[in-house]
Order: sequence, then structure tokens, then C-alpha cells
Amino acid sequence: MESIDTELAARIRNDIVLGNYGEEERISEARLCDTHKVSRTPVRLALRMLEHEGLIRRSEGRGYFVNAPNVNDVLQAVQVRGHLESLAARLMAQSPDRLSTLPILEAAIEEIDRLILVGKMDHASIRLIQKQNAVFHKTILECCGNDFIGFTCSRISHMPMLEVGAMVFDRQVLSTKEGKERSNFRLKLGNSQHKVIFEAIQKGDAVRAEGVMREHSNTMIEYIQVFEKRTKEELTIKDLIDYSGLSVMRKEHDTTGKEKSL
Amino acid sequence: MESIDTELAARIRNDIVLGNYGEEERISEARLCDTHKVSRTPVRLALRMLEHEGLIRRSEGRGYFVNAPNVNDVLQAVQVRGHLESLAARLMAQSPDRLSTLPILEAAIEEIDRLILVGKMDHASIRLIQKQNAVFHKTILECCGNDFIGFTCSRISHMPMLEVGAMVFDRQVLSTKEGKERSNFRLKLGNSQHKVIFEAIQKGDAVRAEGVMREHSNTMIEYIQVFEKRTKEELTIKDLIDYSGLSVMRKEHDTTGKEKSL
DNA sequence: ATAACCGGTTTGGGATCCCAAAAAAAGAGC
DNA sequence: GCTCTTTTTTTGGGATCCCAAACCGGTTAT
Repeated sequence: MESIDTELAARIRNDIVLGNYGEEERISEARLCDTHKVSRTPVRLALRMLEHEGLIRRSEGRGYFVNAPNVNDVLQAVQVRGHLESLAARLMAQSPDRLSTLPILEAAIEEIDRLILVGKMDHASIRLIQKQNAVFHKTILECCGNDFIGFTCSRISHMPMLEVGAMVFDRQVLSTKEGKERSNFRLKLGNSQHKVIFEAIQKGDAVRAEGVMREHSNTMIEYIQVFEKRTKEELTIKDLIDYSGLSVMRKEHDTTGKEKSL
Repeated sequence: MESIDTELAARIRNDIVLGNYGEEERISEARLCDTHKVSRTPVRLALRMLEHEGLIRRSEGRGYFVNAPNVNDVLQAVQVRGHLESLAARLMAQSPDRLSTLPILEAAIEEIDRLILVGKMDHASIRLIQKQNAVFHKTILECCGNDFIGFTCSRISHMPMLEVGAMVFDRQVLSTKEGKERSNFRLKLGNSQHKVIFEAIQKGDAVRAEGVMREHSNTMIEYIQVFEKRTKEELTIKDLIDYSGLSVMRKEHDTTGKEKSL
């Protein structure tokens, strides 16, 4: 259990990204105290945190205004994270003591392969794949030799779909058979990219490791963009399913509430 | 004038990066209240901010410990910022509506050229060059089309030498004639890189814009590394002069105190 | 002698109080 | 009826108070 303000910040953050607050809504400390039944101290700490994260703006006069991110904001952020990850991949490929961590990457790749082969595209399986995916990406970030890359990624991972190793699906694709096949192909493609990245790092091919990692993150961006074009009206964050460690969107699609923290 | 907690956070941050606190020193709220003559409320807000910035760690039991960054941390951070800037350069070169902002870049380059030609290597001149340098880099960040890049950079610019467009010199180099000449050459080299970046963006050569921008930031990293090797003992942040917008180190080298905010 | 226990002290989190500034509303003058 | 001024209310920042948990020191029992 975290301290109240962290918990509170998470709840408000959730409300903001899910669009419960209206684009430019004014937000007051007193109101939050009332709705969340806490004192002003944790509210202020939480608001400061959210301001730092860019989810609310503090008006110079007084008062806070929400800064709800839209899909385009998320896409931009994914691009930034992907670019940082590509730097990490390059550095890791150049690092002399990378060999000891290679088995971790290999194990994650093999586990994802195994899960894809089983072919179950239900929630539980995807979460398992997501977990191994997170392991793969986190390992590269943590073993690249530049700790500041991981730190910077962690500073921006408060937004939905920005947790390292997060995976995004659209809400309809998992409900139809054809959609499931498409998702299966997407997972296969992603893991084959993992393999190429792994081999490049193993061989010390820094340029290739960086390039494929960049391509790997572009895949996610393009997936969202393609889906964006397919929808008639404006695509909102709610239309996407975020499989990430944080799982901000969980209450939207997980009614069982069994797995509280993976 | 900012609110007290922001001011306070800046002061504590300053103390930490200048090494006034000892590597792993315990830091207590009460002590800070006493030394800075403020109540605990702003102290707590400031500590939260610094924790978010990674300059202090909160022990799960209780208490805060300082996490003083060393030169290597700064180098890693510079690498991250440079990598983000190279992404910005690439995106700007790809952006269709980049042409309207090109004159800003060109003006900054010409102004720096003019200042270098005058050849005065005193504090005031270097600050003017620094300002135009910041304009150049900020313009690229702000006009690349991905606002999240600039946002991410701003989130990490609390550390010394990480303000966008910051320039670093070592403390001895500006005191000797030979050192001044070397610095002059370094400025010329930097601005010639600016020119190449400008032309690449103008032509829409995204690959080259990205590559040269990367090289541009590597120049700063290598400068510090070369200086690091030249010194006998461990290089500290204090040994470097930081010409940045924030100028955390100002009180170290500016005794006149005339220019409070450029 | 050592280890467990117990009380005092330190310290951080949360709640409440106070105040100044700004927005909103009411009132006066034209 | 409109505008400018004054008063009221709202709201956020800072200070203080309270409390629970953790650390420290000493004492006692084995």
C-alpha cells in the first residue's frame, strides 16, 4: 500500500486519461477533498505530481486546469519512448559486458514464442505475453549502461500505453476470429523483431540493433494510426486496450478483478 | 518570484549538485525547516519534487537520502538529451511546415558567427552566444511537430548542464590564451554543425539532420571526457562551468550578480 | 553476557487553521 | 441601463498541530 497521495494521484490520473474530467475543466482542491474524502495535504501533493507529469496545468492566477491527453499525444510519447529504447539497444550492443544478460532476453523471446504457438488469444495469455515483452524491453533499458535512459522512460510512463513493454490492442480486434488472427500475426512479427534485436546485440551490431528497435516501436505507432483511420469518428484512448504493467484501463475490461498486481 | 517551495527546491537542488551534502547524507524535514526558515509544508513539496527528479531517495522506512549526481550521470543525461534532439531534428526535416521557422535558425547561426568573429571570450560574450545557441536548439525542439520531445527534455533539465542549449567549459580553459583559442575553435566547430543541420532541415534530408545533431551532442560529451582524462583526480561537477539558462553554477563564477535572468 | 523487551524520542504523513490574493457578486454613480 | 467601485466569497499557499510508526537507549530476564 502506497501513501495516500500516491494512491490519490493515481486515481485522479486515471480519471483524467479516461476523460472523466472534460477537456479544459477547472479542478479545485476543495472539490477533490470532498469527492475523495481526504485532507488537503495529500491532495496538494497529488496535484503537484500531476502538474509535473503535464496532466494538469496550474494557472498563474490560481486554480488547476486539466490537460487531458488525446491519442495523438500518446503517439508522440510512444515515439519518444521508442527512440530512447533504440538508443538503449545501440548502447547495449556496444557494451562489453552484455553477454551475461543475453540469456534473459533469449528466455523472454522463447517464452513469447511458446505462448504464441499455443495460440490462445484470451486476456490471461496476452497478459503473460505482455509480461515477457516487458522483461525483454526492461532488460535492454537496464543493461545498456546508461541508467538515465531507463530513468527518463520511467518519468514518462505515467501516461497510458507508455509503460515499458506495454502492448496496445483495439477493443474490437479481439472479439472476432479474423481480428484474433491479425493480432496473432502482429505478435509473431513483434517477436521476430525481438529475435533480430537479440542477434544484433549478441553480435555487437549496434547500428542494426538501434534500427530494428526503432522499427519495432514504429510498428506500434502504425498499428494505432491504421486503426485510427479505420474508425469513423475521432479515436479516443478509451477505444484502445492497454496491456501494461500499470494497466490504467483494467477496470474497463477486467471485471473479475482477480489479478491485482502482476 | 515563484512560490516558496519552487524556490526552496531550487536551493536544495543547488546544494545537492554542488556537493554540499555528502554522497549519501540523510536529510530531514525538520533540519531543512530550520536552515531555510520555512514551515514544513513547502519543505515537503520541495522534497517531493526533488524525489521525482531523482536527486533524493525516499527510504521506505522513513527519511530521505541524497543522490548526488556525478559527472558520469551528467554525461549519461547529456547523451539522452542529445538523442532526443536528434529525433527532433529528423522530425523537423520531415515536417512540411518547417520553412516558416527556418529564418529563426538562420538568424541564430549568423549571430553566433558574428560573436565568434569578434573573438571576445569573456563571460558576457559567451552568455550571448549561449543564448543564441539555446534559441537554435529550442526552435528545433518546438517546431519538430512532436511536442512531447520538448516536454521530456524539460523534465530532465533540472540537472546541471542539461538545459537545452547549455554549453560547458572547464574552469581553467578560459583563463589562458591557448585555452581561449581552443574554446574559440570549439565554438566555430559547433556553429558549423549548426549550419549543416540547418541545411539538412531546409533540404528535407532527415537522415543527415539526425546524424549531425547526434554528432553535435557527442561533441559536448567528448569534450567533457577529454577534460576528465586530463585531470589528475576525480572530476567533479564543480570543475565545469555551466552556461545555461538556469545557470545553477552562476554564484560560482559571477560575482557581479548583474544579469539575474537572461 | 547476551538477547529480548519496553519506554522515550525522532520523524514523516495527514488534518486543520490562518491568511492573502483573486474572482465573483453586489452596490453606487453616471 | 451600463459601468465602475466596493464588498463578499472562493481558493490556494503557508504554518501549526496531531498521530502513528520507526529508531534508540536502557533495563531486565534468561
